[in-house]
Amino acid sequence: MTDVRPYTALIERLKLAGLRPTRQRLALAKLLFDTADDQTDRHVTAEQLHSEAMEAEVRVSLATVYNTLHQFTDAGLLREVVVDSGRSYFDTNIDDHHHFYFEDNGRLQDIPGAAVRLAELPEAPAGAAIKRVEVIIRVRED
Amino acid sequence: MTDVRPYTALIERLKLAGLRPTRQRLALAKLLFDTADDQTDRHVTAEQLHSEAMEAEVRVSLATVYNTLHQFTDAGLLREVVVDSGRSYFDTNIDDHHHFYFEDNGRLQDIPGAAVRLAELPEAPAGAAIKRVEVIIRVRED
DNA sequence: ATACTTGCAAATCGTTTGCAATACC
DNA sequence: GGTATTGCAAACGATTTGCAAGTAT
Repeated sequence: MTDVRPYTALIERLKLAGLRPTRQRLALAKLLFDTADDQTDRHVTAEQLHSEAMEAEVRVSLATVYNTLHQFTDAGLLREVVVDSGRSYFDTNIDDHHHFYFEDNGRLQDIPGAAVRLAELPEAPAGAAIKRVEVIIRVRED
Repeated sequence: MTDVRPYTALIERLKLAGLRPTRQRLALAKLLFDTADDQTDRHVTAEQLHSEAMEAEVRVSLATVYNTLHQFTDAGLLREVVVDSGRSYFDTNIDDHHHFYFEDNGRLQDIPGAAVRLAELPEAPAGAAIKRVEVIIRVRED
C-alpha cells in the first residue's frame, strides 16, 4: 500500500499556497494532512509535530517546524487555536467550527460546526470588523 | 475627596477571600477594583499592572504581581482570559460575559452578557463536565 | 545563478521558582 | 512567635531571530 509517488497531491497543495515544496515542508504536510489514519482533525503543538517528525525519521529542526506551522497558517492550510497561554495549537480543520478544551490534560477536540449555534451576535465595535468568532467550551474530566 | 481610611472595604474583601490584606495586595486590589474612574471592567496583564503600581509609587515586585493575580483568580475575584498565546489577561468583570479581542493592538473589550446568545450547545463529551463557555470575537481595526 | 529555506545556537519574552528576609495576626 | 508573604535573581518553557550553509527553480 506504500505509494510510489506519494507526494504529488501535497506538492500541488504547497505550490498553490505559494510555498516551495521542500523536503521538510512536504514531510510535515504529510504528517499533518495525510489522513491515512482515520481522523480529519488534528490539534498539534510545534513540539508534538517535531516529535512525530523525529519518530518518522524525518530530520527537521524545531525552528523549521515553527516556521512551517506559521507559513501553513498564513496560507490558510491551518488554523491557530489559542486556549492556553504559553502554548499554541494548530488545527488541521479549517472549516467553521469550535472546540472543547480539556483543561486537565490540554487536549483539544472539535465540536462539529452545527452543534453550536449563536442566536444573537453583537455588531462589531465601531471601526472594526469581525474576523472570527470562536467558541471554546472548557471542560473538566470527572 | 481623599478617603482617610480608604481601604476598609477592600480589606474586608480580601479577608473574605482568605487572603491576608498585605500592603501589596491592598494596593493591587485598589488599582484593580477601585472604580473611582468610570469603567467597571479592566483587562490587565501582569506587566501592565506592575507598571501602574510603579506609577502609583507602590513598591511591588513583578513576581508578587503574578502571585497576587493568580491568588485573586483562585479566590474568584478575577477571571483569567486567554486570547493570545504568551500573554495572560485578567478581567475584573467576573460575571458571565464574553469578549471582543482586537488583534492589532491586543486590546480586550467586554461584550455585555446579553449581546451573545447561544441557541444550541453540544453536551459535554462523555466523562467530562462543562466548566465554562467562552466566546471570543476577534476583530480587526479597519 | 539566484532567491528561498534550513539549522543551529543564542536571544527573547512572559512566567515561575527557591529561598532568605520581612510583615501580619 | 509562628506562619504567610515578599523580593530578588536565577531558572524556565515556548517561541523567535541572525546568520552561514544548503537547496529548489
